This record gives sequence, C-alpha cells and structure tokens, in this order.
Amino acid sequence: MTRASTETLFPAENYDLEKTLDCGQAFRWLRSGDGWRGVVNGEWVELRSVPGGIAARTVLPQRDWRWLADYLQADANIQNIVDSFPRDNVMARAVEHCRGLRLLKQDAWECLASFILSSTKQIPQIKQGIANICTAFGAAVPSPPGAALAWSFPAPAVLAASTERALRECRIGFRAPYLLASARAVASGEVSLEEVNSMTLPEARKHLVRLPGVGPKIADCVLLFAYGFQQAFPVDVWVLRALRMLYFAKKRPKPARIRLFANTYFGPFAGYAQQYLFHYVRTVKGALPERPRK
DNA sequence: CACCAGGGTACCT
DNA sequence: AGGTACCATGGT
Repeated sequence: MTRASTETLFPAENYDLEKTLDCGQAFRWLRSGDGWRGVVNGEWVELRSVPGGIAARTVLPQRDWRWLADYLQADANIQNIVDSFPRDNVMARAVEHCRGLRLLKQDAWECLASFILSSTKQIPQIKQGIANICTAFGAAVPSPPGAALAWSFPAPAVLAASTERALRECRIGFRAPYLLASARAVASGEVSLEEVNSMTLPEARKHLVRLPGVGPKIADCVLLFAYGFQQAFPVDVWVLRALRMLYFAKKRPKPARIRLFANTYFGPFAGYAQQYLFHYVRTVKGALPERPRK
C-alpha cells in the first residue's frame, strides 16, 4: 500500500513529452521552464521528462495515479505501433521526425468541445478560444503558490446553462451555437458520451455525428484522441493535402476513397499514422513538394 | 485587401 | 450524391 504523494514517475521509453503535448491533439498545456503545466481530471498537473520516464507533480496528494497514467499512455508499446506502419519513404520520414510522439487518452467532453472549436482555425487560435472558455466558465483549480491560476474545463451542464452571447464573448465566432447545442444534447442525455465506450467504430461515428457542429472529421478526432479507436482517421486540410500530394499524385480522390485508402493502407494503427503524418507535414518545411491551391 | 486556418451546414443541381 | 457559399476571428 503506497502512501499518498504529490509526485510520481511514470516509467517510459521513447516518450517525447513536447511532441506529445504540443502536436495538436491537446490544447491546454503550457510550457513552464523545462516542464509542462496543465489541468487533467480537474487537477493541476506538472509534467517533466526525466531519464527513464515522465515525472509528474500535482497539488493534491494522490493515492492512485491511474487517471494520469491512462491519460499519458506511457505503457503504449510505441515500437509495435511504429512497426505496423506501411514502409514507404514518406512514413519513414514522418516516423523519424515524430520519434516518441504518443497519442494521449483525453477526457471525451473536453476533447469533443475543443474540436468543435477547431474548425477553420489555426492551432494557436484554438488554444486561445479554449482558454477563454475555461477562464469564463471553468472552476478554479488549486495550483501551487506562485503558479498561475488554473481552471477546469467546464462540464456540459455548465455550458448548457450559458447563452450563445456569453459564448461568443470568448471569441469563438460561429462555433458558439454549435458548442451550446452540443453541450445541451450531452447534458440532457440526448447524446450519451458514455455509451460510445461500448460501440463499434462505425456505430460511434454515427452516434457523435448527431451532435451539431460535429461532422466526420471532428468525430474521428474525438474517437482517436479520447476513446482510443486506433483506426479512426481524421482527415483535415493538412492530411488531405499530404495524402493527395504524396499518395495520389495530385489527383482529387473523393472522401470515401480517402477513407478506404487510409484504413487499408495504414493498417491497425491508422490513426497513429495519421497523427505522425499530420505533425510531420505541418512542422517540417519542404515535407510537401509544393503549396497547392485548394 | 485577399487569402487562409485540424469543418460543418444549408442549399443548390 | 456531389459541389459551393457562408459562417467569426485573427494572422499574414
């Protein structure tokens, strides 16, 4: 029986904390010195990469760290995953560039709401909108003396009780009515986020797409980043560009053709491959041969 | 000023 | 079914 503590170590090999926290799957982590600070499960958390794994610190003493271990996915066998990728030179370069990048297992509602706010916005602006939402509607979370104030991500019922006007003051634009309507659908139980856990991937997609402001792309983001569906394959503008330029010789495949290709070509961890491809083409200059129009 | 950003929806053919 | 304007906002 271990005693409650505010610090622990998650053993891991080949875990790149910076790439993992800042590759566009989560939006709430802030760099602080050589570590990262954020809020997970309604608790202030600081993470630091150390020899042998990830060191974590909280404010409240923890007896059970499983909630954070689950989030970090430090136990995932990254080597097996990378070995399952197709062996073409594009994926080889992506794997080289993304070494140590893990997919997190995030809270479903926070992930869903975050990606509702993501449409046609750049990642820094997505982060800003989410920060505004948390400051305006979240609950204060205990943080260490001297550290910046921290807020939880507001629960569905909290946002459901808000108004479109108040949400628009968070500078989220036309996404405000989507966020409000989805919060109400989830809070009322009309669309259960819990039931997704016992669904197949096609069932889960149909289920989430019922929510206003949630289409195929956002549904697959949530299924990949929060529910652990490793074959979910979000296709955004970057991934579409990459697939077209790198695998379709600049042709214009239809969305259904893309999905079929993704699931047959990239294998059982297609979603992981997608994130490697996304981070690679987005951060490496010259990864894509040219800057295509439309 | 035009164009773009981890899209979705309504409304056309 | 497949195309397209539009939806706010901030940055080049």
